[in-house]
Amino acid sequence: SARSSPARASKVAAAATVKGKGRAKARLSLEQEVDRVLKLRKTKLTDPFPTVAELVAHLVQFTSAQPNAKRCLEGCRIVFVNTEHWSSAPSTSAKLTRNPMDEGLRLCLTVAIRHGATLIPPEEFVAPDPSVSPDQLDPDQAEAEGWTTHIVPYVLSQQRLPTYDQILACLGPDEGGISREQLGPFVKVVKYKWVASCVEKRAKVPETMYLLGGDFRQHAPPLTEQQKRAVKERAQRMEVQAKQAEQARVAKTKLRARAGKDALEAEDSGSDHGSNGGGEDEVEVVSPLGSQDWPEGEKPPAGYFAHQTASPLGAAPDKHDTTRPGEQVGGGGSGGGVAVEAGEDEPEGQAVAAGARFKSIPGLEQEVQFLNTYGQEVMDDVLEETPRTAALFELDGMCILDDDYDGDRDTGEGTDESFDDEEPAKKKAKRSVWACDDPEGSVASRNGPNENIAMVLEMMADLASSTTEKQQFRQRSYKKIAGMVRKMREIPKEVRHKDLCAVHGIGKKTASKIIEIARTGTHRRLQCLTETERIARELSGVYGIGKAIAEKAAKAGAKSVADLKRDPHKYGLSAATIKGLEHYDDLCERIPRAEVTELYESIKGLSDKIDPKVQIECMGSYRRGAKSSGDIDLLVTRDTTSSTGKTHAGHIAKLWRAMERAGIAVSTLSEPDQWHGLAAKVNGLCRLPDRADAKVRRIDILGVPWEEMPAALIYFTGDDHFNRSIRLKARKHGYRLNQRGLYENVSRDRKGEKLTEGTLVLGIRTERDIFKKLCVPWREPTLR
DNA sequence: GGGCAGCGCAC
DNA sequence: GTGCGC
DNA sequence: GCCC
Repeated sequence: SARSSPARASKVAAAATVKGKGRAKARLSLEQEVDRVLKLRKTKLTDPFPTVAELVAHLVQFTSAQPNAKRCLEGCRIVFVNTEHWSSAPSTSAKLTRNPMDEGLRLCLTVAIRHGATLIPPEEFVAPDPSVSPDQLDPDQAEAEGWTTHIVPYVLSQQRLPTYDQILACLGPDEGGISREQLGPFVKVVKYKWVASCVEKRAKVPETMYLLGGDFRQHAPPLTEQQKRAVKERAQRMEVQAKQAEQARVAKTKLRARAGKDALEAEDSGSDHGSNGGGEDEVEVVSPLGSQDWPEGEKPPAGYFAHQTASPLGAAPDKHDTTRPGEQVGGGGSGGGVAVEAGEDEPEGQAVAAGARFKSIPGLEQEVQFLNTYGQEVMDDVLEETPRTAALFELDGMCILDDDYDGDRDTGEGTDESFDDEEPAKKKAKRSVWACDDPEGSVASRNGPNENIAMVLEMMADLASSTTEKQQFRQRSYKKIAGMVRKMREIPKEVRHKDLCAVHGIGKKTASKIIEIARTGTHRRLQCLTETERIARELSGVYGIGKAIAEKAAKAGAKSVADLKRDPHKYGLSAATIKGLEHYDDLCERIPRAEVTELYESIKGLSDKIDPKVQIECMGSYRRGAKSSGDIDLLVTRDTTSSTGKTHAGHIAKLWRAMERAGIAVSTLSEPDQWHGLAAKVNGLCRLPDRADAKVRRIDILGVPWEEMPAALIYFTGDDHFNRSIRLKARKHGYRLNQRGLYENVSRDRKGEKLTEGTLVLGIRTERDIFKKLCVPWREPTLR
């Protein structure tokens, strides 16, 4: 029925107009096909963008039983055009100067054609001829004639355009994709609108910022001595600016902590000019803080909301705002900032919306111009010797701020790591931005430019003081954004609200808060913690005490962990919690990797004595290579494919007893229903034996049936964010992933509640198999 | 306005 | 069923 | 909290 539907999705309709309506007849547009498939699956496809490769996999998977499955890519707009064609005089001179078209690109274009993608030759694009099939386009011939490939990515409505790197990655014949170098000047990624407006005007219109060229250096003249000098001067200038900005920031933070806003305003006017030559830039209004920022039934300190209008951010433009502190305390404070934001929104209009994100960073336009003139190499040199300041940007991402974690991790396109692999030369310079090889918090590795912002955000996340579901997700959201911020390039203090909001995952409210943190080094919310919050935070640090119990204990009069220790039974704490309380000090400490190794090996020794064929692995952050861990996760399994078929049943019971005898296991926090089961799990405390100073550590030992190992390895390696993300992807594609396995054909109702368990995907033997099945590029544990 | 992972153990 | 941890 |  979808096939006979007369109307194409609106976006494709435009393409059809361009190409000639005649061809639209029996075609299924990509959008339609996706819609139809998804309707069948009763699920939503909400990935940031389905890459060509991913879509093919996805659609083939879901449509294999349908007729016409091979044509599912019809309507995908891969436009093969020669931009020279649009210039007034036909140009033939450029032919020989172009790079040869990459084998890989040719291959994947061919593949795309085979799957029904539309490759549009220039003649047709300008003057559509319904009788010409797009299949007639010959990539080889196109290359010979010097055409440029413009890829108009297929993007579901309302979703963000993929980054250049993502597109390159998805075009690739395999996971790796084609490197930018290989593509040379041939490929440009454009928004459809750009192509459309070119056609409309019958000429090449100015390219938006979104259009990322390939290698434009070829056509740029070599640098003159004078230009070189300019480059150098520029670098120096940037350095000075960076220093000034840093000084100002430090001074401001100090002042803020010490004195009041009066002193700050004076300081502001004196220091801000250094960061932006124009000085015209509007100062962002820090968003008001609403009642949602406060725990239920509590009131912020007097003057808290008043603070927001007399923001420490200098000449806030909302002086006219008639915010009344009294009114806002109860009401959620919706005045000021947001409204102003909305007012100045995107005056440039839709066509350049993508570019607008860049323009709003001061100095960025000049950067682009600079880049176009001198090329990436010089630009890199400049960046190399210049500390990161405002308005630094890189070609690889569409945003000055990086992409969201989920998208990155799920699709693997344009990930930090894969990019590194392609361009090892840049590795050093970029490493500091996202080096988190110790995600658990060693100081050395958490030295990115935005570390402070991330930390403040995390503190605010911890403030989520209620146990309601809403708050849980609120907290998670903060944490997620903190993680993203940590990976971003430096966020300049003059960053615009808009630009932050443009990042997937950051919304209005957090954007405002980030701005405040970026500019003041902290956030007002943290300057005035309530007593309850302080207590809740301290109490929930105890093992077994979460939000709810902390609240309860606080209500019962507990003011500190020491209070709990004094009379644990008074607060109705569980047995495990009391044990956690006993060892509170030890359990707060992180475990150095060497100690994890030592414990792991001694336990392995015990295990080997019981059954040497039982495998025992150390999971969690240890497997990810962390220098320290919060706890120890040991996974126990046994290869049942051996001749005897013997399992590890009962092994954990024996092992745990042996550990107790050896003085390693100190205490059991929770024990399995069935000690004998294959999935038995012990939750306990342990320590290195025979050592007076050995600290007590958290340890989990869990059994995994051999056939569940692939999923278990993923699950227990984490990190949690990675897990969430890969599970979400599985779910959105009709799978279900948990620690036991990957299931397919899961049917869910409208609310996502699963109706059937689904069936275990067969043929999964390793972690890699699961990654592969879900189209997630492989990552070593240390990179997860 | 719905969704945000899904499970096992203690209570 | 809720709270907590993984 | 954010996204759709």
